[in-house]
Amino acid sequence: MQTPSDKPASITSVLSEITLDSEESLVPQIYRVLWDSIVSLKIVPGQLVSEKEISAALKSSKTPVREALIRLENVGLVTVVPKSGTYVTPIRIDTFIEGAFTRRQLEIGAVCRAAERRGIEQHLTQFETILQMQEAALDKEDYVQFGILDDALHEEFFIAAGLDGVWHFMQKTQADVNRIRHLKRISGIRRGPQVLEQHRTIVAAIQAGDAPAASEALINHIGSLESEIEKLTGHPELLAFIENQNTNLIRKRSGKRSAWSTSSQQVS
Amino acid sequence: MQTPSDKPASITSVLSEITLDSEESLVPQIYRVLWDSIVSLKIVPGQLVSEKEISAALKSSKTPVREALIRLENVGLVTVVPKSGTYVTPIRIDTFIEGAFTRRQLEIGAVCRAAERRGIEQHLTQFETILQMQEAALDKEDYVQFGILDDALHEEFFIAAGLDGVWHFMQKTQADVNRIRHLKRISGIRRGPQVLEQHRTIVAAIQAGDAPAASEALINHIGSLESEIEKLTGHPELLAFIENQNTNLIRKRSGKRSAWSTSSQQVS
DNA sequence: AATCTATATCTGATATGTTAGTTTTCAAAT
DNA sequence: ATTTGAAAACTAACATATCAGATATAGATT
Repeated sequence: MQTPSDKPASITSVLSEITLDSEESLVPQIYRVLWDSIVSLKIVPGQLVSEKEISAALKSSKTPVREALIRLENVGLVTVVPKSGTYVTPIRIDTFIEGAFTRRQLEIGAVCRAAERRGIEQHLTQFETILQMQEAALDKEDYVQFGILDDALHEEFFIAAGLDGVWHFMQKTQADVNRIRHLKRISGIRRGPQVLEQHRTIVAAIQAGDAPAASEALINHIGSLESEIEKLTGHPELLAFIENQNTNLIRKRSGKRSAWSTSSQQVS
Repeated sequence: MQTPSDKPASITSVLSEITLDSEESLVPQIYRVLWDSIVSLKIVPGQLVSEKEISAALKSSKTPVREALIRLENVGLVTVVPKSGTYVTPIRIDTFIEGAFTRRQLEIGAVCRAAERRGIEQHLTQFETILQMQEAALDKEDYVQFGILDDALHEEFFIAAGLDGVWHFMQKTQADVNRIRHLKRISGIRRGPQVLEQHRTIVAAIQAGDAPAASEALINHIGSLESEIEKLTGHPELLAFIENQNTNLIRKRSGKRSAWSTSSQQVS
């Protein structure tokens, strides 16, 4: 197995090839670069991501870097410890479970709603298009493209349900789901043909307007939370990797909690 | 009916009484102040919230204000238009629906999971405590306290299910749900006794370990999305208020989309 | 050698200054 | 009176400087 971080690369080296486009706003660019680096585990859990180092590597000032880090904190990819440092959030099974739960619940609702909705012919043809492209990607063994199309299809479920925004918000809960998915992929854990078949079943149920069938097909596709955990424990090298990352590099955390509760005092 | 914004108050006047604690970090304090002001509609949809004005009113610098605004943008309460201004996001029925959908789907899953879980005696007593406090609040006609306890109970459902993080993330999708809830409250739309009774039904189902009953009771409590819309249209003054806010104060939006897609290019 | 302590050096947090895109304004031209 | 257009007056975006807390480290003390 290829372990992705035999050598935890420095931020500077990871970002050395990157140049920012001064035409576009800097914050989104920096956000994307760091998002990719973290999700693809080029920057590993626990690793320090310092404003100064990043801004130096990207030849920008600290301000846009800082704002990008705030956004990454919002999606759970980094953890800011005041006056100490900003660290890549460790992969936690708890968070993974919560992400998988969120996705399952929301997507069940979405496919049901899509199935019950009328006038979605346009989306049905879109489903078909994506499925065909996915089949082609599978033939070419292009697993990256296959993954992109997977996301596209699932997003289309939400669009067909008229709930586009839910999908986008859901992505913010998928930090650990995405990182573990990446771990699986580089570990050679793939099941493309089954996925494609399951996609077809879901689409067929939506097309038939059969919400219960769509729901069942989706649950079968996503899998139960328990099976997700089994899938992990069935590949101990993944768990070992996660454990290893999470034990080593974490510094002390100050006792105070950041207290980022959304509601605070109730409105009057 | 008391309309909350016969006179759209200036940011400066809304914040005039507020003083920040220099001991605590400024960003969370500013975030909370603005969150409250927006959700309670002291600052109305479409209104400009300028960094400079806020920082002047709160006697801080622009930087922490800006960072608080970034976080408010993340939860959909403000919209940043590059180089133009930051505006309170209009209340949109679409967003309200998506928030209600999200809450329904996630909370169904939570109560089911709580019902199927063993060893939740501690949470059951916590349920009871909250229910009794809620009854007391109802007796005293303290509807604000009643609302706080409502939130506390629902959060406890997620805690009992072992999914605390899901609840916190869900809150970020509830911007318009919260604002419309506030509209209802100040409009005198309350149904405390029914709510309390429905809460009791849900708790009983969880206690009995009856997941389907818990799910059904919750759906009955939260209501279908359709009924939510009916509830609004049944009170045309609310819709009128929303419409009024959303039509007047919006400035032109530049054609370019901010492109805040989370995923960007797929990881390699 | 082990432990404590002062200090140097990290870090993020905040303040302030500068730049550049947008919108309004107001006067000139029709 | 209406349209047009240039400049003025906004805004957020970005850069830089300073501050203060957290951590590590070297040196003194035991």
